Amino acid sequence: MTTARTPVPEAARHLGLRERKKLKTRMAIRDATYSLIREQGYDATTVEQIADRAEVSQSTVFRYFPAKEDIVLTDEYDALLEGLLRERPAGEPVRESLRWAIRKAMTMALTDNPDHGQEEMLLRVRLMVEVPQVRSRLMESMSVTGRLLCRALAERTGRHENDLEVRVYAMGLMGALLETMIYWVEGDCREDVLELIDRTLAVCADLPRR
Amino acid sequence: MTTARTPVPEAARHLGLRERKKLKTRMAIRDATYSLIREQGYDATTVEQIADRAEVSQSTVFRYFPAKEDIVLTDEYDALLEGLLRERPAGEPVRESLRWAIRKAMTMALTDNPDHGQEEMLLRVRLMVEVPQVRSRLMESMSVTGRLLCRALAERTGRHENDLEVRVYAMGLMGALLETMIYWVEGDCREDVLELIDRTLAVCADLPRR
DNA sequence: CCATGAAATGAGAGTAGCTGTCAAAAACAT
DNA sequence: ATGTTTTTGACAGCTACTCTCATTTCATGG
Repeated sequence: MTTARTPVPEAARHLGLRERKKLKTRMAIRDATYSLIREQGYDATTVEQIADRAEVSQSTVFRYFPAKEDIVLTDEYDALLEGLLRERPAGEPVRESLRWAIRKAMTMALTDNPDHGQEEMLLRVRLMVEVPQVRSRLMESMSVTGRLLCRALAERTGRHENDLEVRVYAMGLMGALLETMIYWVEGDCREDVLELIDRTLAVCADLPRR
Repeated sequence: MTTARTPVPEAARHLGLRERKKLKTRMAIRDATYSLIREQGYDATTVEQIADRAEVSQSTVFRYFPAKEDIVLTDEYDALLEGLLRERPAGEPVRESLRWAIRKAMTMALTDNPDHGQEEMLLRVRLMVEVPQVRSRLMESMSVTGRLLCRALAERTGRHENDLEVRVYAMGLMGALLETMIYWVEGDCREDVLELIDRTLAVCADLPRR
């Protein structure tokens, strides 16, 4: 297998050879996928081609990613968002905490991205919006992020994480934010995302403590 | 092909033989699918089995329904909701109009359902929540319903249907309502849906006119 | 009633995503 | 170097879905 185009992160240096190889394979598959998609588009790219270019077998591709869509959709941002949310002062209105946490997560996602360039990030967002299968998978993962949000919201408002109100607020917000991204991509990413997010949150109510 | 278990609606009587047959086939496929799912579950039911029981070829199944999920997911309620929304007085706050329109649509969906029993409706909702593929498809159709909502909301608020605020409000609402349904099904449909919907809308902000 | 055109169907081959199995190869431990 | 465990590749198989083409079924005008 050829060396992955994207450099292995420093954090991985101390791992054993086995672990390092796994990271390499993972990245080789992703790089192969992205380059093929750039050349031919998502649908025209088969898993066989991906495996060939990454110089691994099809089995290995599916061992690393449960489905084709997952190759382009790795959510590393759930944990980030949760952390950022916990950093905000406890007394702050929920909606304000959300605003800052989301702003920061978004900024980090779009700028200092360690293993993909910004251009790759934009392609990713575009695929989320344009390819139905990827969008579907994204929506699925939205409900995971939603549950996470529920926990954070419950903590802050003194409600239970399974409260209808908490869950509805969380999923409503996820829907709203996804639509914001779609709006942004439809406008060719020319508008300022942070401003769009502000406008989005202005439409949403605050979730009051109880 | 055997006669469909569900009776052909009266409204179809005046149609030509060809059209009537098409309706019958459609219903035969759906009935076959539902009975098979009740027996074996969704995943264990193959399109081949469905075709066999409906006494139709596989080609025909795919001619009537673009995907397996679509057999259980026929959205007849988008148009209904739109109509109900238009019936509300123009001066009423948007959120109130939504409350009544959604309540009524939900009531109609769950009670006076012409061609499926209530039990079939509940199975359908349960599939939406429990089977990932069906849920995915449902989420896809949510964005269609969302666009429809955008139009209605734009009309009422004097905004443009492509306004970020309108779109965010619509999709936020869709996310919230979907979560409400999931909550309801998770509690085995024992709680009063209409009350849950009221509580959901209480969490949402109103969309102000401009 | 029949002939002609149009629409619906069935049969079959083919594609791609995905799963599972099993033996070979690579990494690790001793 | 030897034995153990993990990772991999090759292969077979399943199913959803597509496409094509010949055949059947309905509609229509003479």
